Amino acid sequence: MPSKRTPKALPRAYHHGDLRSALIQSALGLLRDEGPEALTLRGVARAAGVSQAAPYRHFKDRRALVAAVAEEGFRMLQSAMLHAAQKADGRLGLKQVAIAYVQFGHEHPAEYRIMFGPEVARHDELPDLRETSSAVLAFVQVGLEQLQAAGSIGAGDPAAMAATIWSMLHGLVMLSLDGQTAGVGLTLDQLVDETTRIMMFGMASRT
Amino acid sequence: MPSKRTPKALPRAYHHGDLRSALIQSALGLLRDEGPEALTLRGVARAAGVSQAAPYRHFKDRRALVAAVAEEGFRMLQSAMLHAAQKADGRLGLKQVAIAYVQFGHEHPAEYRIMFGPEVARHDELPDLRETSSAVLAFVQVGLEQLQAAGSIGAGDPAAMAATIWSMLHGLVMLSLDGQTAGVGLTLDQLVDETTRIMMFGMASRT
DNA sequence: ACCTGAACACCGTTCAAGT
DNA sequence: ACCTGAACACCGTTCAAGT
Repeated sequence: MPSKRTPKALPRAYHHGDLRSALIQSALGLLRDEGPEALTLRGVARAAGVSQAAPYRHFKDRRALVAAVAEEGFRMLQSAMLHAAQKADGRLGLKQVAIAYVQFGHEHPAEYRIMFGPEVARHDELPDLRETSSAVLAFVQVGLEQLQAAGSIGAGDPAAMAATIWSMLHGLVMLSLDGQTAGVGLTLDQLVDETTRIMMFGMASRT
Repeated sequence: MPSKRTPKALPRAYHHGDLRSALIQSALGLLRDEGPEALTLRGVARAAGVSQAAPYRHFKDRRALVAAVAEEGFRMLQSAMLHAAQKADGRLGLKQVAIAYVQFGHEHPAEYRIMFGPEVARHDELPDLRETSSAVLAFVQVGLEQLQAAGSIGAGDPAAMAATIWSMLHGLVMLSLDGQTAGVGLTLDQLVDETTRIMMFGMASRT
């Protein structure tokens, strides 16, 4: 008995064992087009053209899919930061990276929220995500050590300084996405500028 | 022009007393005991001992309940900051408030996540929440203006500085809750200390 | 005026069965 | 080996009906 049901957009990866990647791509598309609340296991399966149970061949549960999506986000973020750093040099590096970081959050708001959302917060059981996300901190820290070597900023624990900077950038992205900085009479770029300047002055003064 | 503060709804005696307040209290209890994912409309109704449909007499939808819970959180946060500021004076104020802020996030992690979660992020339609949450920024700004008047920090737009500090504190709470600062060899208190110092130095240097 | 019970559409997850 | 269809328990929301 032949079934005449023809799926509209069956991803070609379907038959080649690439369903895992196809699901992540579908998830990224849903996030971009419909926001964080659209990131459901059934919705992603639907978008990928497979049954609701199919994702369980590739992800232990919904959290595992969300973690994979978050990982992909951290890779994109790191790439954006790296790109910004390569275009700058010396003292300007930190500012350029800061701008790129905040820009990434505003260009991919739903993705960014997933990356730092409660669903993947406890990543004790998600070693891949832990590694990918901690690369952000390491990246900032290396940059700070170069600034220290160049004498642009004072001595001090670079890990602590890196955590400070990351906290600053993360908070700025989240609060501005939430509209909490709307009352301040500055554009986002101006805020990033002001913020980076305060941080640079503060770290320069450390002995 | 008299700004009219419209009271939400006069508490009236229901069968359960004030069911609206009871639901919010139940929600806070669920958050504390079981985390953010336990904040469901049906679960809250169950915890309050009413039917699943009863909350709709008091909240338009789930989002309205979440917003009310977030509002309560911002009131608690502001109270903690105010209390810390009153115990300190002068330059020490900022540090004490910063410690109190971060402490609040770590004592009420699930509540804090709800306050800044995506469900209430777009608060264009939640004027009460908008007002309550923006009070945090105003509080910090007033403190900064006092520091400026005392000459402890340099000139500069206090609103921008306040946004910078709030971003810093918010990012620190979120990243430390997510375990992202675990790699840094410092305790949370030490991180707050380092962070506050950098900010104070940075703002002192502004001319 | 306030609340209940049933209903609907949706979701995460499991499992026997199909290819 | 990989996927499907059905099933279960849960959720948000609506609505007629009860007190």
